[in-house]
Amino acid sequence: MSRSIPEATVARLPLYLQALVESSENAVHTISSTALADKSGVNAAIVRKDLSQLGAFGTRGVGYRVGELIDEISEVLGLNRDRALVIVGIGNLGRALANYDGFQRRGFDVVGLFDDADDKIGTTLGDLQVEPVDVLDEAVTARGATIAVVATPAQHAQDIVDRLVAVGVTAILNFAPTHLETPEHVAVRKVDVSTELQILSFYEQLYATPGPERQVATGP
Amino acid sequence: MSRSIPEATVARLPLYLQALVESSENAVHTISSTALADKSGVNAAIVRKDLSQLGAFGTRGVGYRVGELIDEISEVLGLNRDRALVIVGIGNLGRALANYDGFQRRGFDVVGLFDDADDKIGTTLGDLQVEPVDVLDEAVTARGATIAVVATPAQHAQDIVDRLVAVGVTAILNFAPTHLETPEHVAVRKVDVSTELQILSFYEQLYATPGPERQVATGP
DNA sequence: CTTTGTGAAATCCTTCACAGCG
DNA sequence: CGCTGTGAAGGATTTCACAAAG
Repeated sequence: MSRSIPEATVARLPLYLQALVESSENAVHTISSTALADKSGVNAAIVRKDLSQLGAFGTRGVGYRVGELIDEISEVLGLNRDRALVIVGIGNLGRALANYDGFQRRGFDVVGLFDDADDKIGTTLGDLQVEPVDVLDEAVTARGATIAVVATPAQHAQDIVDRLVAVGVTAILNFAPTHLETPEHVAVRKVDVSTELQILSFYEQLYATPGPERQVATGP
Repeated sequence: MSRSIPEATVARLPLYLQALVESSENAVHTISSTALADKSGVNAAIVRKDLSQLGAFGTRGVGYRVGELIDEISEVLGLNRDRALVIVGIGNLGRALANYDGFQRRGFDVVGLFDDADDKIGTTLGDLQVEPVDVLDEAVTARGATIAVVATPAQHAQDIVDRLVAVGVTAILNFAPTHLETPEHVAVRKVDVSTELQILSFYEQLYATPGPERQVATGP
């Protein structure tokens, strides 16, 4: 029985899914933990432990059936149900996200785009018109959205989130460079390009600085 | 002495920096670990442990000096040096990133935009023209870029990365939904909206499903 | 003979709790 | 008296290594 899957495992399931879908497209029908590990960039033992967590059993001496695993992981992640999603903040990033076809393709239904700038309201992106944030609350309720993508400036993000949570949103993808306060029953994931670059900056200098020369390592 | 800062700590330093810069803008000159923790969404003990790692000392009974900490963290992350960066793949996302002013503002100098589609080559974004990927290698070398943002389709990403690594790039921000194979001395961070949404999907259903009712929790 | 599933060991990270300094 | 810095305890996660299954 699958009881409470560890966070680290949940975070890796989408990676496996990516690798598995790719394998499936290449007509690969069976895959070993080692092969899946290589494709996902993790250790083989972890793959096995993760998959055993969700009760999906492989065949010893053979490996896992690709199609079966895809179904199993999709089920666990809840990707079978369709999800309604709104995007708040249609700046550079929000616009790119609104045009991103990956949402629809994976069962996430974009049902609303919101901004408060007059020059954006009414413009069309994909097959949706940008609406004023004033109507956010009613729209989310009416259209049954439970997931929200927040791509507003940092100052407005917390206000927006408070409103979203009040009308029933329980999952938030936060692109605003600020920490969001939410009740326990709301899941938040943060995506921040600046943060990522700063982390990279650390490791870049770590690998680059030992030595005065800045030459390219012409390794094998 | 600062010897090998833990990965988890490095990943949090940018969060602290965000919170500290905000405090600084609000004319707050001193901050306690508890206050910084609240603003960053982490535990106070962790803040203290993290900061002690990098040798920055606070004052007992008082807290940390905001300006001093900003300098210290910036130094550790290597944000003082200017970094040259290229963006490869000017689709929806690449375009948004090219227009993103946060790079320049934080000392990351965008010195090249590359794509292989004829209708994109030559178009201007910000103050740069999109160049063909053919010239990627020479351009990266000539302009001394050590960081690359990869926003190409998944199929092309590994090829591009191999070329980037060959000409001296040591840090890669990967927006392509695929695992990248790189030598040890190259740092990679992956940003994937689909992955994040799938993780959210798991927790959303976890919080939402226990019970047939789908009512809004009208909390305090 | 290959590959899974999994206890046990090892490592990493977080939290607790408090001594000690300002 | 408030708040930092940090040992020690507690969890979580990863890795090892191997028995058991096909």
